[in-house]
Amino acid sequence: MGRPPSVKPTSFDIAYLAGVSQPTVSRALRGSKSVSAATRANIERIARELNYMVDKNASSLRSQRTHTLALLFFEDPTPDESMINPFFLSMLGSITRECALRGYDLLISFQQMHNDWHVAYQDSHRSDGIILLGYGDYQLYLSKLEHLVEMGTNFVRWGSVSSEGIGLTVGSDNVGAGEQAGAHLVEIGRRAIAFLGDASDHAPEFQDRYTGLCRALRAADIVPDAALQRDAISSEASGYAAAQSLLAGRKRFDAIFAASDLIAIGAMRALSEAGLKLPQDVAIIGFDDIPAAGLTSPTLTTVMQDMKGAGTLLVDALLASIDGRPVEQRMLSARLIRRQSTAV
Amino acid sequence: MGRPPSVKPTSFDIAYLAGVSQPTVSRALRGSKSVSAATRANIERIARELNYMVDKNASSLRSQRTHTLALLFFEDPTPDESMINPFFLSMLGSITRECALRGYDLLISFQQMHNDWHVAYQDSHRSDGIILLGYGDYQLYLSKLEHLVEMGTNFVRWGSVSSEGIGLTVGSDNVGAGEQAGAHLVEIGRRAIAFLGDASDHAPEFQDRYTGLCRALRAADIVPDAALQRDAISSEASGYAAAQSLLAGRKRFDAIFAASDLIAIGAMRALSEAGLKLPQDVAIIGFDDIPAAGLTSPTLTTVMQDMKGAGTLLVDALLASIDGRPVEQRMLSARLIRRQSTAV
DNA sequence: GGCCATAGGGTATACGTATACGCATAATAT
DNA sequence: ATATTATGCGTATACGTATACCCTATGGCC
Repeated sequence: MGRPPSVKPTSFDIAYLAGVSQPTVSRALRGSKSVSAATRANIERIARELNYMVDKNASSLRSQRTHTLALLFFEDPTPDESMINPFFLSMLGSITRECALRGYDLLISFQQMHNDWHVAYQDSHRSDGIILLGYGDYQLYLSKLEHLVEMGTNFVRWGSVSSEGIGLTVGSDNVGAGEQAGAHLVEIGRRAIAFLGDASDHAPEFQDRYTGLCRALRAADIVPDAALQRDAISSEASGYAAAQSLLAGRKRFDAIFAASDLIAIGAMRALSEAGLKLPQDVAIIGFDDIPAAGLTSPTLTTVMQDMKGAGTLLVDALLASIDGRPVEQRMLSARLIRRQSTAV
Repeated sequence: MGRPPSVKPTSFDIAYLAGVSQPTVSRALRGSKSVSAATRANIERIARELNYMVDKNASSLRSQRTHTLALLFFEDPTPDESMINPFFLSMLGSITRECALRGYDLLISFQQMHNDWHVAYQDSHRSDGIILLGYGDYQLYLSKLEHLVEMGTNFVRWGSVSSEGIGLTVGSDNVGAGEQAGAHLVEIGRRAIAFLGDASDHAPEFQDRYTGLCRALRAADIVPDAALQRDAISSEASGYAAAQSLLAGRKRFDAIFAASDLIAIGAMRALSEAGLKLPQDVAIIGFDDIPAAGLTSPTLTTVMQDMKGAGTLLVDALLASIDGRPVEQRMLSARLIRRQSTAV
């Protein structure tokens, strides 16, 4: 306690000016109640005057808390590296905002499925927890998750809430959303409704959407027809191919429920090329409400997920888990956006 | 030097096992040449076996280098918070990838123009430098940049390279790109070419694009007509309004060069609503090549910027600046993508 | 007036790494 | 053979904060 103010102010400088010890400065700024109001006010004033900011590294080193979260996008290795699922990108905004609100920094990283991301962040003390956003082969994904659990890493993931509960999951009510979509198609008089999107347990979210669709069909006394389902991953090319396969089949259909907007957009292209009129011949519903959905022609009816809520909930759940507070899985409701592709 | 391996391995644990001192471990792992090949190999083997990872906080604290960059998106305060310029989002991928390649972490943050981001990252030792992506009022922006320069913060920004050189800038060859666009429109026989986008120094990039357009016009012996220019910021709504204003004017036009795809998309909507045929009545070119540009009808001719190169160059320049290496401003070439909106 | 509780804050130290410095030994120069 | 230099590594310490622990003064209580 005897050092004049230097270039980059430290808690010692403040302590010197305030006539107290360094720990008192730390306590005052961290809000400890064992420092008098007067002292605290004085310290805060000096800190402001000096433009003092707590050194994050020193603080993290000492307290073993980084106040930083890591956001990991992961995806199957893809030739076109720059193509990021637009849906996840729009979640980025709400996540960063929520982190900022809570005083957390956000590290970001894109990962290929095969990388060993599960070790890097926790072990090098870069973040307190991990948010996982992604898609791709779910089975491959699972093994990584198990590894995270083993290591005691805190993490949340976006996904199918109803699938077996490994780790903490936040996601949309995919079953309910699928049901809404199906009900809407039934309501406009469609009965031969196809589904584009993987219906297996490799893609639990898509599976849930299909389950919801089938539920709506049965509610209208329609028997779901497996011949009207085609696997597709979330890409335009895949949707295009799936729709072509559907057209090549002998079963007729008058509506499509696509498991994502990208799939729907690809499908629309295939249908148009085949000379079909949308939505007269085939009505179509997508999922995600990406910005492009309002720009296609016809504009695309789709399911909007609550992305703002998603960011909040993900961060919320992760922080709770970090702090050892109890957390439950939570589901977000989704809303049907009616546009021209189902306007008959 | 006498501590058995513990739960979370530190450099001391490795030192103990290798029979050397802790500093030698640090030197070996950081690649110092003052450690013998045999010792280094041994240390590396042990580190791998223990799953050792350097503690980032301790390392940063000691060396005063974080090996982390901060990416700041900033924008004018906007009612719709979730709307992020798609162009910047697609740059995100290449920036993160480049950072990963160089062994740097990336912190991300969205900022409103009025916030004091210029103090937070550097002073709290969270990052070694800042990448600035954004748009909005350029004058307001400038004052913040000056502050960064004053504080000696390392930063790069994406923007107009030709504007007065405050800080380090990386950007597209906007003038050249504007010239390409103009030349293409002239080539398809258009002579009354309108420009939508701010032509003032509030938006230097847009200004450069306009400059390029005018240059192409003059090369074809066409006198640029100020009455065919309308201010617009990069949003669909603004493009819509600008096109309406253009339609309301008495000057006829047979082509539009929009300073961004969002503006172009808004303009297309206005033109369609006015009963004009695209591209027969009015050809239109956008800028950015956002994903939606391929989905509009007609699909939108636009200028594709080299986003992959942009990420590389931004990170490259920033790291050079951090390391005190010399850096020059650099410009990236852009490429015209011909689609239906100029196919006559 | 003695006893204890409490508020307020000081002392000492740990977090895990990187680096300035010094000191041997070995390799070369003269 | 001695002076010189390089090689390889240990010793000591600093980076800036947070926290366990201890100490003093005050007040309340009987």
